[in-house]
Amino acid sequence: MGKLKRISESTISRLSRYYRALVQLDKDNYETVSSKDLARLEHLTPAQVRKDLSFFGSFGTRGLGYPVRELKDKIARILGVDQEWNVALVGIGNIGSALVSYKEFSRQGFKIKLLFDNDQRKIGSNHKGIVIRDVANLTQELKDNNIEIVVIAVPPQQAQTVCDDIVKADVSAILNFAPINLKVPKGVSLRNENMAMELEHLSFCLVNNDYCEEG
Amino acid sequence: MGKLKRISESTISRLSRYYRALVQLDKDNYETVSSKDLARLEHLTPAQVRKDLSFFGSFGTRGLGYPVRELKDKIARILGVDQEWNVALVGIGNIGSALVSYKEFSRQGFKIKLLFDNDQRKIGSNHKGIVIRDVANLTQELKDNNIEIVVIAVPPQQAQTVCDDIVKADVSAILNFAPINLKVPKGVSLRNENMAMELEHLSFCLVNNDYCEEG
DNA sequence: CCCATGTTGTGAAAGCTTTCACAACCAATT
DNA sequence: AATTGGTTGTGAAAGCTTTCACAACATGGG
Repeated sequence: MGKLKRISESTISRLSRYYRALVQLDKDNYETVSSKDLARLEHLTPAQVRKDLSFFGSFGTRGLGYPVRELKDKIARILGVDQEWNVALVGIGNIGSALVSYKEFSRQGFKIKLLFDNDQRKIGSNHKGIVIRDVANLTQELKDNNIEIVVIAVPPQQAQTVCDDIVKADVSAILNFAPINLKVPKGVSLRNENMAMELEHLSFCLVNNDYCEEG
Repeated sequence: MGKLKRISESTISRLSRYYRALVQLDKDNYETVSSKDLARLEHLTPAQVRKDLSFFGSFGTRGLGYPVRELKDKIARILGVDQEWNVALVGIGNIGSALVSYKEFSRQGFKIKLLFDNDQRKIGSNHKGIVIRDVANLTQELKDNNIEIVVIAVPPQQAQTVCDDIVKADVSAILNFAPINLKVPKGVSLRNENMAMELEHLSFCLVNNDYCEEG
């Protein structure tokens, strides 16, 4: 039984990976999977797989492994991807537009319900079937539409203001694409998707071969 | 003096953050900055800032702090953002197109030189001034054009094949947007930008308030 | 020159994550 | 029923990262 313990960021990320692997295994009609197999699929160690899963319960059978379908469903439940989430997207620029069309999101139950921008030329117009609203009314509209997750895809200068408005609407899950460190109060979950940072990481590895992990 | 020690992923990521803060401080005409100030700007601890920097040398002066301009330049050097990098982008779909227009990249010295796709309707056409090439010739063209970093933005089914072709061209830095775990040989640096995974992390936090960090 | 104030650089301690190792268990076979 | 081969769940060990704490140094003022 999962004791009341904090789960580490890395464990949660790996859960996503197990989930993806299990969805595939289920499609391929596998009945059971061992920690060894699951580890090989995701380039991890069997011990890590078992330890990760053990935080949430005992899902396997000694000698046999884990039942694929059942484990998949259990992890879906833990990750919250067995339900739909109402998502809003702020900033319909290059990246914002791309995200609206990104199939992976809605396939996983993340439904983009509202779009916002501050450009008068865009406001009121239709983007892939969704009307673009004025970011000036962000807080109120998020509340009115029961939005649970907001994606920020605005320029860095405006990101903190937008973020504050989101927090005011009692939304407690934010995915931020702006290359800036947002400040959020305790209780709000913030994830950052910072492409410039990832490229810098790569250029670091190119320059510092010897010091770089996986170098 | 930086001893021959592996630098952790997190230290490298924080270097990017220090760099961003220092660029801003320099713009605002600050001469020096203390680890305390830098820490406050990036929501970290002063000790962490000092420890991170100490891996690469002694850049500060006791009693005074760090010289902003100088430290910024030193970190730029360490991160490899004091030079230009030749980047190729594979997959000109929603996300790929957005990345071509993403200003932050070229501002930081990452120059997108080549575009690739497998769609005959796109191949040969011009996208933002760059001709789209046939992914069938990927390996050869990467070699011919001295590409140092490749961004993968193709559907997950094709990602590993594309990745293998990249590796064949002796490119050792890959940024992957496909929601799949790519296998690369030792010596190749791979960073993943997995948006579905970040959303799943957020939904985990929404469902498991108590277990989630920053919950 | 000496003292008060401020800040770095770093060894050591604390805390966290991963790996190890093995008892406990399951199934199949004889 | 006993043996063999396989796999989980988990406490303990190892390894890694962050925080602490303080000597070493810089500056400014008396």
